[in-house]
Amino acid sequence: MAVFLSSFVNKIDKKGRVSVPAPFRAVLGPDTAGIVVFRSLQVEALEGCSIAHLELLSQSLEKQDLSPDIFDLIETTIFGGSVQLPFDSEGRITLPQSLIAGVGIQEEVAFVGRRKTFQLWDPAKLATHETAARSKARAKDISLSKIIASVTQTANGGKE
Amino acid sequence: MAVFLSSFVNKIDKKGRVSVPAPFRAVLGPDTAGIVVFRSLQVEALEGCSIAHLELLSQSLEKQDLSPDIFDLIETTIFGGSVQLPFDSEGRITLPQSLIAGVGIQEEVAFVGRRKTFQLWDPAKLATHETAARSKARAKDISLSKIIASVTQTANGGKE
DNA sequence: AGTCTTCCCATGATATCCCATATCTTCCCA
DNA sequence: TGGGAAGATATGGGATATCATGGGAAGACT
Repeated sequence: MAVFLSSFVNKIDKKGRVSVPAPFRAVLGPDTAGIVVFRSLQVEALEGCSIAHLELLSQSLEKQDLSPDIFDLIETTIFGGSVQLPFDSEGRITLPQSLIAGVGIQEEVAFVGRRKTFQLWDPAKLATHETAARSKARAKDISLSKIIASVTQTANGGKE
Repeated sequence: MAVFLSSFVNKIDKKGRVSVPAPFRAVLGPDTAGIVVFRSLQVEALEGCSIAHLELLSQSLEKQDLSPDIFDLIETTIFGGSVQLPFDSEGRITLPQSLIAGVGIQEEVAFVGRRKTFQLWDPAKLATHETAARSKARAKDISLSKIIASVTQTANGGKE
């Protein structure tokens, strides 16, 4: 499957519409009606994914051995807090004021690919978050090549 | 299957009518006559679902190996306490005073999607419940990406 | 007869659809 | 190789449809 890659910054017009980056729409598939967006639990941003992916999550949640209160938590936060946003004929969505206000998004949105999902940030907040993440990675001496090496060595089996 | 997503707040008019959000009606299907509403066992809110789903619940209850008193409790609370509410031609329902008084609903109702069912809250009570859930999620370090990762690992058919 | 409920129509706000335009990339042909 | 053309993409604006909401009228039950 294609994954969400790279970052794009698009403007929000007066009507509150913003174009979903064409590469992301391509990942979703040509006959996708829209996306699902909800508030991230960890960071001050929104999470986005396909409806199909959320339904997959929905089905698999039942199989997971989650405690009732966690289950309730997820259902309230994710499913209750999520919004289904259909594309218009130009591939735009309209972000509800309630959602973007909570994460500081105003006239611009940064779409950040995260493989199976993507995030929607206020560009300024994203910048500070990125520099923080970068210095943190340096501090922890995270090396990509080392990770890849260890993966290909041990758990190879997986494709991708 | 389509699931109940997102949240909507609608007003109750003088006659006690409130519109069921159009997206929810769409999930129920175009030829659905109404919904079933009953008091939640866990939270101070009402549960709503399709009549078909209640029948499904009824069937799965019989298969479960529940103790007689629990079974009796559920039958009394859910089936005895539930109300079947038909739509008017505009997709509105009339909530019985007895039901909404018990959960603090007054002039506004928040419809909260929960996949197969949805909940009806007093907006103020919902806000309290949501912030509590969110901070709880952070405290327990629930990561959606982790959940999604485990989901795609176990349940993923292969495509997507 | 009176009150309550159900059906039907009206209305304002919002969202959706459709068309237009500018900028950028890609492709083609010289 | 370079210039031009064609397509794609992001963005903007006007027109239309949908939805939530309100109120009146007809019917039912007491």
